[in-house]
Amino acid sequence: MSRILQNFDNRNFRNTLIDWYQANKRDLPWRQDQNPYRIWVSEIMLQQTQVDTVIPYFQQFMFKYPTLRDLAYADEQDVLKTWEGLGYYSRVRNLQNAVREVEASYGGEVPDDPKQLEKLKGIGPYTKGAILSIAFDQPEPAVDGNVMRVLSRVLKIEDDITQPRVKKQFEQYARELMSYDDPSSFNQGIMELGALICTPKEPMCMFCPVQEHCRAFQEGVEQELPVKSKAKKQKKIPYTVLLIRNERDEYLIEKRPEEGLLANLWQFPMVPVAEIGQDHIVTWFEMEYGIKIELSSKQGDLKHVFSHIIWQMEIVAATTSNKAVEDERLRFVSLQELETYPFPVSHQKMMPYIY
DNA sequence: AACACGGGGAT
DNA sequence: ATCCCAGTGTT
Repeated sequence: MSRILQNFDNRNFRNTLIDWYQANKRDLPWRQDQNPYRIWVSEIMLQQTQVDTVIPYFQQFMFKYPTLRDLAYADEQDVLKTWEGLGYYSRVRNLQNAVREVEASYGGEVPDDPKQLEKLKGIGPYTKGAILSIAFDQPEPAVDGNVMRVLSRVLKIEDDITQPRVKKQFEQYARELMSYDDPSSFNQGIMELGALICTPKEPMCMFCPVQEHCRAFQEGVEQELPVKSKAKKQKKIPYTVLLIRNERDEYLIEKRPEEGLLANLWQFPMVPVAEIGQDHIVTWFEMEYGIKIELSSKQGDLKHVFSHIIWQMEIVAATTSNKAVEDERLRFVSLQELETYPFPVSHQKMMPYIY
């Protein structure tokens, strides 16, 4: 047993937590049953994303792709359209890759074996534990940010939780604390506690079922935990976004590369002005895309913040006499057709500037 | 171990 | 406007 868990009333903590969870758990769409596919989809959506954001996406996704097989045979662009606005789009591309693998190698049944599960794209240590415990009642830890926050306070652990080795430590503690009677309620209970009571700021310790077990509360330092090093700040990148209209009132859109940021989503063409220079936009555009354009007027400025960069976008209206395009990446589309393509939120913000 | 990869919410 | 939230893949 870890030194840190000596003198810790593990059994009482675990039972109290599970009882609290049974009595207070939220009625969420993915808690209706133990269908492994539904649990899996919900856990992918919940990565880096809050419950309230996920709920409508989950409903829509299940409506369109009710079974693993439906998702396996779906068109990737349609799947991306369903994910549009949820962010971290590689999550859903990996998910579709993984369900196709399950279809091909496991007869369409989600494997209940840790080794097979973790080989699937998009399933890391957390999601593996979540699926195994929630869908299959297996005693595997599922350590997410909630769990690290709760345990850092309960056990008063002052290590920097952004460090990979510290996360491994938390997985070890979670494994030692684990309930073998009800792993699902144990894992979901810690996460639920982190979401509802043991919140990042102003935790509601007065309502906490495991208050008497919490070393941070006893010492009044719950607000100081967990310890996290600060993220470095984002680099700003200036772009000129071109809203290019032809004589048929169609707009030029471009498919982003199949790897990297916002992969395979569509956008209005963007010129990296820092590299190209304000005065060379038109010539650069013709060289890059083979289309002659004429700039008409500046429509406004928009900022879009990602976790690692900031796009500073100047919106410029332009016209062209082209009606067709050679370039595979490009398409002229009507306002109506525009709505059927998956766009990142950064470019959904352009819609009001379309005239 | 460090970095890429979205978007939403609170203050 | 600024800070907080936080899993997986790649290198």
